[in-house]
Amino acid sequence: MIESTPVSVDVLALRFDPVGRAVLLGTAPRAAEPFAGELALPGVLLGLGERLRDAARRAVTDKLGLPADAISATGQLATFDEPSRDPRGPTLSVALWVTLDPTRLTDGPTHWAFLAEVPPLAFDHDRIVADCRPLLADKLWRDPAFTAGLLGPEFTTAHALDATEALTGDRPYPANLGRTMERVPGLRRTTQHAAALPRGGRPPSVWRWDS
Amino acid sequence: MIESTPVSVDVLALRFDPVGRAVLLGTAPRAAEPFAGELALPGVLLGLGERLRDAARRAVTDKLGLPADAISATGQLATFDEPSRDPRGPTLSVALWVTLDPTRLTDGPTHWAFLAEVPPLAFDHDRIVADCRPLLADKLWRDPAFTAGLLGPEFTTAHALDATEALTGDRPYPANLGRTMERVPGLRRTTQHAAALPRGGRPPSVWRWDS
DNA sequence: ACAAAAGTGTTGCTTTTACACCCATGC
DNA sequence: GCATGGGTGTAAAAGCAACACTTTTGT
Repeated sequence: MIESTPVSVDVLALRFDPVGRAVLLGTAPRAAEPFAGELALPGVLLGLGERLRDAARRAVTDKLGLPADAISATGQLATFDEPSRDPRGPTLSVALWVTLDPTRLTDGPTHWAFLAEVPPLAFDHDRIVADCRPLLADKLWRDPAFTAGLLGPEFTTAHALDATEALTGDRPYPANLGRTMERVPGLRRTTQHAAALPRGGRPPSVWRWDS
Repeated sequence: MIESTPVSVDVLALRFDPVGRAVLLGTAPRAAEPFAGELALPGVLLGLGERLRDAARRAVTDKLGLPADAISATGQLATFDEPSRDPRGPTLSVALWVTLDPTRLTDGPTHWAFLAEVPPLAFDHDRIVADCRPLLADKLWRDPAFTAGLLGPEFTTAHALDATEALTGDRPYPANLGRTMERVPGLRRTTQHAAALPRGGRPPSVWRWDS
């Protein structure tokens, strides 16, 4: 019987912060060696017969200390196979994204980093984040599960602008983003308007998913 | 110590046949139970510390019986994690694509199927093929490694038309495909022309990759 | 000459990007 | 009022799809 490479699941846990108007990535200091104390993506070893999604949920609850029901959606990103990525020995890492519902978060060891300014992380996690960033940007407005998971069931144009800027790096014109959103299946502009920002400005439309 | 899920690598081995004007998928009858005798994608268990690419190479040589130097390129597709996908027990399957150089192929147990008419396969391999087909179609003319691997260092407009039709399902206008190809970085139309087909027609241009 | 297939040029449509201008709010 | 910021309309630009017509071959 040939020994097989252990598989870990590393999670890019994303959360949209409507107050800070930013997309945040959840990391936590490692509890054990190697890299004890250093920030890392939440990750766990995949159990026998465990589904990737379930392992991702476990990583979020065990490593970030967040409740499982804060997870709004999950999906695959890519697989990393460099044998030297873990000093303990070769492991495969399947990177998954997880979106979190900001209303259900609890306090925990989580360090929330702006997606644009992720601090140095343990293992090859810097590389994982760097490689996966464009994949994430690509999912916004294209992958409905990702988009709805990140922004929630209801959000304003202002939120959409902020999230897009955080993921892609530049801020679209509100008019154009509105037209993009109208072409997203299942998403509709409601007749409601949210409260305007403290600094004033026209109150943005509220968008909602069907059903 | 928690037992971890074994990882297998399943390969979509693609070959462009300039004579048959088709893209072919390599499958082979399984040598052992389960599904002995039934056609399946070439797959191997990932060894400890083995890279995915190397495992894919092993699958192609061991299961399809092709020489390793027939492999022109490789890349990742997706990971399949349904615990019941293998009756022997839960395994993870990482699907990779491999392109083959038709000039270096040898005879072997390989059954070459038209990509559009893949016969029923063992395990969940039908599903893997179905899920990965759009991903492959997306790579043509976008992923230079895939495109160059499939079509080789030098090919004609006629080949490009055939490969595009095989992957996407419909045949582009030669004029429009030519303009698409001129925008592919590293690809250039040469001044050469290949021989015309037996039925006549204008001889197509030869295209070549830089350097 | 005729048929077949690639290439050229052109046209119309869709998508993207950009911006001027209008509207609704906080101050 | 003024500043702020979203929304409407429009227009230029880029990309894409379709097709008429030409070119170059085989028969």
